[in-house]
Amino acid sequence: MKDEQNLSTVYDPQSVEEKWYQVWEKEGYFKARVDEELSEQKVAGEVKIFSVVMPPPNVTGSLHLGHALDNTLQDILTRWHRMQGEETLWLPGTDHAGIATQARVEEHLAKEGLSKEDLGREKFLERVWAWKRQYGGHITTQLRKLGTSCDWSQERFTLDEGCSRAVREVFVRLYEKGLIYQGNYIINWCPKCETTISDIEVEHAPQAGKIWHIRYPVVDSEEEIIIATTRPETMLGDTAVAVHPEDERYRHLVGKELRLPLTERTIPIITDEYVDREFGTGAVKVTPAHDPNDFEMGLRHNLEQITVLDRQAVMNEQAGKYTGMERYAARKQVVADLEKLGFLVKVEEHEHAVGQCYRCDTVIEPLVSKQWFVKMKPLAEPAIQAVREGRIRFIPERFTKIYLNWMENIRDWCISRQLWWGHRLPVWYCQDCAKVICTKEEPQVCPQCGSASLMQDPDVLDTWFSSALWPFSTLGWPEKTEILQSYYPTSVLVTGRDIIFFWVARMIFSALEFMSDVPFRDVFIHGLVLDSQGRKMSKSLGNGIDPIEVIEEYGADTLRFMLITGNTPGNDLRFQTERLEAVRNFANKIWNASRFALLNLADYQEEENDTTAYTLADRWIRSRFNRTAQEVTRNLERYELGEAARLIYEFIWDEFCDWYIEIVKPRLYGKETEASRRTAQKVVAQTLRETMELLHPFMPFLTEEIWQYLPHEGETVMLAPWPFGVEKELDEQAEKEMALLMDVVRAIRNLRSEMNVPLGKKAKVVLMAQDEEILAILEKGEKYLFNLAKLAEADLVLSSPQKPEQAVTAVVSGVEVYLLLQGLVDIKQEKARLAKENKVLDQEIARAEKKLSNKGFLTKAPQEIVKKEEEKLKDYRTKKEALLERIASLGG
RNA sequence: GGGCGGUUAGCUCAGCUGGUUAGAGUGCUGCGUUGACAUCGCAGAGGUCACUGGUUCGAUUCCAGUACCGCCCA
Repeated sequence: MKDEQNLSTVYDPQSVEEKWYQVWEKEGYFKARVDEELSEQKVAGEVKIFSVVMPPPNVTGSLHLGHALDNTLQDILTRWHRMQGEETLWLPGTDHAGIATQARVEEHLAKEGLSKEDLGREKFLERVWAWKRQYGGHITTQLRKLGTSCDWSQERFTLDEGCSRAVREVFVRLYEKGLIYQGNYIINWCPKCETTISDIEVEHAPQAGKIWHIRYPVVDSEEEIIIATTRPETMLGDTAVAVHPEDERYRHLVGKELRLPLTERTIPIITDEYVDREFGTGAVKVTPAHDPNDFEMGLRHNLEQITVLDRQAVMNEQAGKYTGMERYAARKQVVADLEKLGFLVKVEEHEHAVGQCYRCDTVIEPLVSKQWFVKMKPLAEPAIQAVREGRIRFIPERFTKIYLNWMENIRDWCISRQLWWGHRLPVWYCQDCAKVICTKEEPQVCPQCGSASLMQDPDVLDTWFSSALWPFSTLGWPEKTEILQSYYPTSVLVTGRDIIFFWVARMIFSALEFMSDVPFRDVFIHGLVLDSQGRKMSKSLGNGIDPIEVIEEYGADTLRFMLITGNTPGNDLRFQTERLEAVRNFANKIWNASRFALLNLADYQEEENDTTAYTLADRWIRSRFNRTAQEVTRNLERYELGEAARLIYEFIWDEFCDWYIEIVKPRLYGKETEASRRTAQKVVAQTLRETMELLHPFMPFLTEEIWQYLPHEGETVMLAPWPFGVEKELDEQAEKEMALLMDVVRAIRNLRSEMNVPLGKKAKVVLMAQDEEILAILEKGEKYLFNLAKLAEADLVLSSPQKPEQAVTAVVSGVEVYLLLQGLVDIKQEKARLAKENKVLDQEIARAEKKLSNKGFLTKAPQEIVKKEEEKLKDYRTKKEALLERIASLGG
């Protein structure tokens, strides 16, 4: 035990947190066991394995509250399993975050007046790596401040050698299996990022727009068709106009040609089921190169694809006089020209969903382009099965449906990105024979024609392609490493509900394909951290809160505890400073209760055994602790971390501090026998230590600090055996007796408060017990009553019709409480008070009687419930009887 | 258009397989310088559990519908 003399009355997290994290890391407590026997022991069932891979944050990013929540949850689970003696691996790492990182470095370069093209690919990548080296450690340093007990010696990066090898392996294998293909399809193009993005990276936001009705004249006829469009500028790429096959209005025109205004071209009128007769005029222009639906239609009808926009969304040379105009400028000009030439019929206001880039909010341009895709259907099938069959479990369960719904309607995944920062596609093109070569290692010559003139595909892969492999690429796959064999599959994945599609789903199908096993058993989904008004935190709103500032002001333990309490799994939570303060106060409470304990344990030696038998309060607190420990364990098993934390909170504050410590004070102060003092010390020391163990996963720093001061075995609370709660210390009788005494104390306090008898003034009471048994309990707890209710005198007697004069009354289960107030009792007022009490009882009695006179209830409700109700009624009646007697004795 | 979540004390939220006199934190009121803590203690006020039906002996809890709020997908 350390010196406890200098403990401040206010807990200071700063000094404590820094100190312990360094010790933990230095001592290697976070390190997972990796050796040759482990996987064998695992197979033999001799060890339990718990493993988690950290969702890798952006390597150059900084910690936000979402990370803080996510990692707190993982840390709690990890610490808890580690304390249970399981072989535990929590593997941290970071993500190269293709677009985000590249964009930041480009911005940085722009300040020097440079573009990435100025530098060239190689030089640019050097700059990005330098950037990564400079800022890459930032977020991991921040994670340490949170207290994360991950194994830093196993830290990975999605672009490091191991992960990159896994990426190439996966790409080549999928390619060889025909599940990766290259094709000319319509993709989502971000003109600002100048790259493709996948379907799920497009966000749809409602936007005010217009519908232009444009006249397309029929060739060699006086007739015309009016089409409605939201994008007039793309008409330059129209290759047809479509109507519904059953639309009578246009039936006679089908097969004829239209003159496309502003151009010299003519286009056919076709029919397609896709056309919505109700929308606009029922005739739509078809622009296969610039609209996903038109693209499909174009394929069905063999239409030409005319691309009129380039990669910056500027009209290209196909656009005639509009060449070189940006898309919105071109739109304006096209509309003006149409109007001038009399082709514009009308314009309507229209709100529609516009696809925007999730990263930069730029409106997406659908473009036809040659890209690489993953064929999803064959991969999705096993991923659906795994979840359906429960081999992977979502917590909360409702996310299963969201996952399945997406997986069942999945579309092919566009994986090539026109970026430089990322995993370059392992694809080479022979410059001589045009052979496409896909291999893990760079080829020297073309296997078809032997040419050495090979060019690697310039594109890189979607960042999520590498994250999809994270649960096994980080463990050394495709090598059969010991760590992979020992720790795969992982136990649980903890992540936010916003990346179920981006990441969780992709890990599942990747793992099933390459590991033939699930990547994790459980998926523990949490919500978002919102601001105090319930809004999403965002840079543009400026309502973000920096977790590091919170840690500096309140401590990491406080932030952690606040993030996981008062909230239920999967739900969003609001960040409120008041809650932070409340938890800070809790930490302070623990600190001071511990100070009290330590001050009174100065001369205590754990081994000493000159202790007396446990008192009622001792038995009670031990029982309550062990019951709490059981309940906490049960809740942790169900991922109800908030509920588990709440139980500990209540145990510490209400039971340990407010009752037990108060009861045990006289014994510790030596007002009773020395042996009794020793016993009290023993119970205090043991209970507090075990409570710190129970709380440790939630508040690692504070608990370590206190635990170290207390008598203990072992080096760190981190590795103390988890307190499951032991059956033999559960003591129903003690809990029942204490409950009665606590009721009596509360009743006396209540009377005092109502009668304005301050605590400084010692009170006299008469307690009338209903029977001998209760009288015995009162006698046993008499000392507690004196202490807690500040009594000068207490008469403990069996109930009799002879009631004390000059007293105010309260009735609790089994006991009539009389607070003697010589000359201070206003009989009338007292009778009114008791009548009010009586009325409440009457209501309860009526309710219970009604229930118990209901035959349905008696015959159909479980015996237990009926019995409980009967007991309640009996109790109410006894109380009422006592109350009425009392009222009568006052001359009722 | 489809799906999901929410609606419980002034505020923020628990209440997890239906039975509690419906809870917590915070705020509010009154009292309190008791040898851990005023970041505290004691006591108290405060809720027709959104609404309407249904199932059931019994519904805050299960089901259906309505209203409002939020999110996801198309």
